[in-house]
Amino acid sequence: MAPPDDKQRFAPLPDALASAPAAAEEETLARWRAQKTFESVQAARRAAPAFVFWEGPPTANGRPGIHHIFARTIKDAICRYQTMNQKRVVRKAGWDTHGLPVELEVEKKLGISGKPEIEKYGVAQFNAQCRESVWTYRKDWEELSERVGYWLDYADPYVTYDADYVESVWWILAQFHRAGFVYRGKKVLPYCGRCGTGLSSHELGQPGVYRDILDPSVYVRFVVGESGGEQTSVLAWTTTPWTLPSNVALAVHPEREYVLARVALPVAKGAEKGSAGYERVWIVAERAQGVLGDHEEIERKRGGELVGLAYRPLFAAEIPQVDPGAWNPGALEPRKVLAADYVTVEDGTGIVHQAPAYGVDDWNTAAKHKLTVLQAVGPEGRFLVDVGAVKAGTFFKEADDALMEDLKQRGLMFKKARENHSYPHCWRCDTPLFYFAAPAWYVRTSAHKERMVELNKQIRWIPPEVGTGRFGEWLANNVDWNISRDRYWGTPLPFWVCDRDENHERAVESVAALQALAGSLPRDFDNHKPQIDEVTFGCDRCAGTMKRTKSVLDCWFDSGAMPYAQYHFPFGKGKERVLDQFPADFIAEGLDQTRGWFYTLHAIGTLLSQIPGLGLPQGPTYKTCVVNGLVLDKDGVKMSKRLGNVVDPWKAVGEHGADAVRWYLLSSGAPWLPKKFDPNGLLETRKRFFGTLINSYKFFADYARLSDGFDPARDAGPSAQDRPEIDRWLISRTESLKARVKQRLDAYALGEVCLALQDFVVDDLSNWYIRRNRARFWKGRGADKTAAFATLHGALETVSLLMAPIAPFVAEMLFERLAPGRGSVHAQDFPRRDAALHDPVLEASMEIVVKIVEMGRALRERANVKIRTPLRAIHVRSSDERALELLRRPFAADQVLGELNIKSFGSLAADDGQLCTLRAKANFRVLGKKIGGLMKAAAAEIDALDATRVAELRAGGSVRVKVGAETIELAPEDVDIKVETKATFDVETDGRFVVYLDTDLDDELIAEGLAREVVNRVNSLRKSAGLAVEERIRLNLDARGDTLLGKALEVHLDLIRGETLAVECTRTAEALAGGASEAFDLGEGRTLGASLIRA
RNA sequence: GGGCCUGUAGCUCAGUUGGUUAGAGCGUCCGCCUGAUAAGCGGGAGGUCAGUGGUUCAAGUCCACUCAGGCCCA
Repeated sequence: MAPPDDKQRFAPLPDALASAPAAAEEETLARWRAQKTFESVQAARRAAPAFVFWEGPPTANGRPGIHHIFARTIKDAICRYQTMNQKRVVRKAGWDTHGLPVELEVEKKLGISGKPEIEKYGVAQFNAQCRESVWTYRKDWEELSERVGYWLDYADPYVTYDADYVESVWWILAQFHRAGFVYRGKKVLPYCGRCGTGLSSHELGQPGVYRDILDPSVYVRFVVGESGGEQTSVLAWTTTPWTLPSNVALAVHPEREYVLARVALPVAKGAEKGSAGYERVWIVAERAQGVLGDHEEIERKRGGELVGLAYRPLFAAEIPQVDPGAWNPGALEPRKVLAADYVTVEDGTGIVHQAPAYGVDDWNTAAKHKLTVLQAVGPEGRFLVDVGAVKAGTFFKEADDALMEDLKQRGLMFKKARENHSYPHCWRCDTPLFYFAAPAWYVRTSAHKERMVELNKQIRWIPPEVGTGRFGEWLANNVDWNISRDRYWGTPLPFWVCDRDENHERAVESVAALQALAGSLPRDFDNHKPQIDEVTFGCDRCAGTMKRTKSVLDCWFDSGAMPYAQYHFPFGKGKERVLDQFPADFIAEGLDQTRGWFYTLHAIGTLLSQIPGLGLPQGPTYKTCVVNGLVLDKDGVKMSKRLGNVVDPWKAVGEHGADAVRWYLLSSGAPWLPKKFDPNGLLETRKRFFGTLINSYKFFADYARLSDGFDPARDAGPSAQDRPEIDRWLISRTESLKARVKQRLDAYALGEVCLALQDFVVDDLSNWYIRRNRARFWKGRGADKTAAFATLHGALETVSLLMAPIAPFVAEMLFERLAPGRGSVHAQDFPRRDAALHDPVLEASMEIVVKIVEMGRALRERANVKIRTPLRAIHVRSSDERALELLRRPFAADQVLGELNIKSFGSLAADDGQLCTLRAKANFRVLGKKIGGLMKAAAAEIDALDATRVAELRAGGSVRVKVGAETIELAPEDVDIKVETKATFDVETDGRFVVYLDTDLDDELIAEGLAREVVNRVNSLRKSAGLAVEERIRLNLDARGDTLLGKALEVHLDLIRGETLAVECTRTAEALAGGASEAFDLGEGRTLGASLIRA
């Protein structure tokens, strides 16, 4: 690896850059590392105004995937841009190190599972393992991030388990506590038996939580009694049979109609229906037919009238009762029907089985009626007692079948089936969740809903609908945040509770405060479990002892606290640093963070801003939030290990290079749309943009390096204004590009930046400028040649600067070669448009030129005359005098004639009525606004206008037209004037110009064409003989007796010699001895004998 | 069941405040070029703009509904 030598001008790009870019990128990386480029770029902006960016800490629970590269590319591109835009962008890395994911990894590693085994293993050692474990993933992230060019300060990251970080989080929680934002409650919440903890609502919001599974769907008889030998029961429906033992009531809708139906009991196959007798069941009227089929309606009652109806419990087992905490339960027996408004009739029976411990609605109903709470299933998701065939210890999901079988044996199962429905699973360990009443600490976010909604309106969401839709709706339906987790590896909640009276609570806001309370802290005090749990102190309100609540903090709170905790706010210098880096100008993460990090940042920020005297600015926590969509596989299917369609980011980067991956991700569609990751698309990006750019540089550098090439130190070249028009055109285009790119970057529209650069490089720079000017680079002279080199050099350098935020590697490789000695491209100031160099007239002229050329090429194609054969004349007619004027400029004419290989303009004039005629068409956009409903009729009238009147309009006059009963006056801007051809020979038109060619060939033209054929053949012979482009030759040519070819060789000898670098050209029948020689078929029976030898 | 997004050529995607004949790249077919050459250029074929209904002089674009897909939530 060697940095390009400053002394060698325009060193070649690394060999395999186009075909295998990874090695070259790694060289650049190594150089950045060795030269501490990132550090020096950052240092250079030390005194600049801040652009505040926050890194969302990756959850250290798995390896980074291709979708992480997506978010990282967005973040990196914006930060690099703002740095070049002369801003100070602090890029502090962060690591989310707490939480269940880490614990689960460690459990796996240790081969243990579940809380009892962790306790047995020892919490201290377990947490030590957790602390260790996060670094294995961190390395993966660091290496991949570095490899894709994501510049972050990995040397000074924030780490959520750091003592200082934890202390800041304590401080925030203590403020919340003091402000009355924190309370303890017992609530039914989604609970993971495997992890032994409840999940917060935004954990439920994680992708993959709700999944379709096949669950039982059972209709159960709750027996009320017998009359006349027929049993009467109430039919209830559930998909969770495991909750049935915990049933304490049945709920009906008070207003709905219920029927008592008489139905035949099931009979053995072949037996007559009803032969086994009948039963009576209560069911909501709407569902009777669907559930029961044929039945006889005996009675009809409103739900309210059923209230109080007693029924027998399904199981005889003694189920443990639990204290709901919030109410004193009444007696359990008898179980009765009660009324609840939430009962629906869309499915089921309109009668809902109530198990308050396992359902939010059930819990609320139970609270209202002060019901007993039964809990057959404990916090680990296992049965606490034997229930029929189900033994204590059975996992709840596995009890369903046995319970159903038991009910069936006892005749209580009316009907059973299975149905697919979506069911929540633990977001980390995949265990099916169940709803469970558990004690928890809450933050009263719902009390600040209005403020959160208000502040959200000030955030620039990209795309906006995330802010108004997904995020906005979420805020509007905000529920209190359960911040406690009954786990081990997390920020310990800094809440101490008195052992005599649990109403005595104390929040501790710092280690120092804790020390003051406790008298002293152990040496090497660690503010994690289990040590923290040993710290107790006397209650200041009674004689009790204050002990810490066992819970740790929801790790999402950790990450949401990063704006403050990353600088140890408000301790030490934390306050100052936070005020410098708050609020964020810009954050960006995946759509999956909507209810994750985006929410926790917003919630914590909003709540803190509600507490007076903290000195934090009002307003939203972040100003711009760019959201990227999922990355899917090439068929639009979500990537998953199970399907084996996961794109390995290392593989993609290794194969295509980080720049191509970055470019592809940003340029294929809007960032927020789901992205189909297609390797073919990557290949296309490489070929089209990077390939063309690399080729363009190669062309430039190859010729510039020649001894008589281009040396900026030696050849300053004419100033931009004094260069030929074609150069000024490219310069003008470059200036336009600068403006466009900057404007799009300021709007965070990275995809449009890519498109603008791609169009410029491929169309303007390569396919037009370089192709049209090739000859100036190898045989130009003096100022003209220098101008060409300087122009191309300038354009390439500008491109390297403009692309730097998105493709940092190739930009660096180009820039260090184009501008040696100026340091990294990323340390440069972003280019700004120089309005003086922008020449819209020139750009308009070239647009016309390109149009005419396109038409000319089409005509040549149809006339079947090769470009090598010159033609006498091209004719252009137009009614657009201004356009003709532009086309008459020598520069434009040169471009057209040169590109098409035509001798001259035969005519370049207003149409004379012979060739074409004028037609007017309504300008719908303009005229429609004026006349509205008359539009259709007017358009027909305008179509019918004769050429004379159209000519009046073209001359700027106005014309009156009768449309139905009305007369309207047409102004020139109300119509588009087009030419329509009426020629009898081949012409081409785009409605503005009419073009035709003089395709007559005479010997003179044919000979010139032949001379070009000769040049072409000789040069291919040169090449196959292995000659370098600048090597001179001696040449012998033989027309093999063809008169016209002989004449061509004679007349165009100088041309041939010049184009083939022949110092001498003989014309004999003998090939040069020892040279390369070949006979070429030139068509039409002509053969060229050619031989050449190094001069 | 609710919210948000998406549906345009074989594929990937553009498509301005509604405005005439809907574009690009790739792929495919045909041709050209050859001192950028393991590149380049041109041309052709390919579309009932998911569907239906509506608003309007005018709808790919606005509205409603339907269908399909995705994400999020119940």
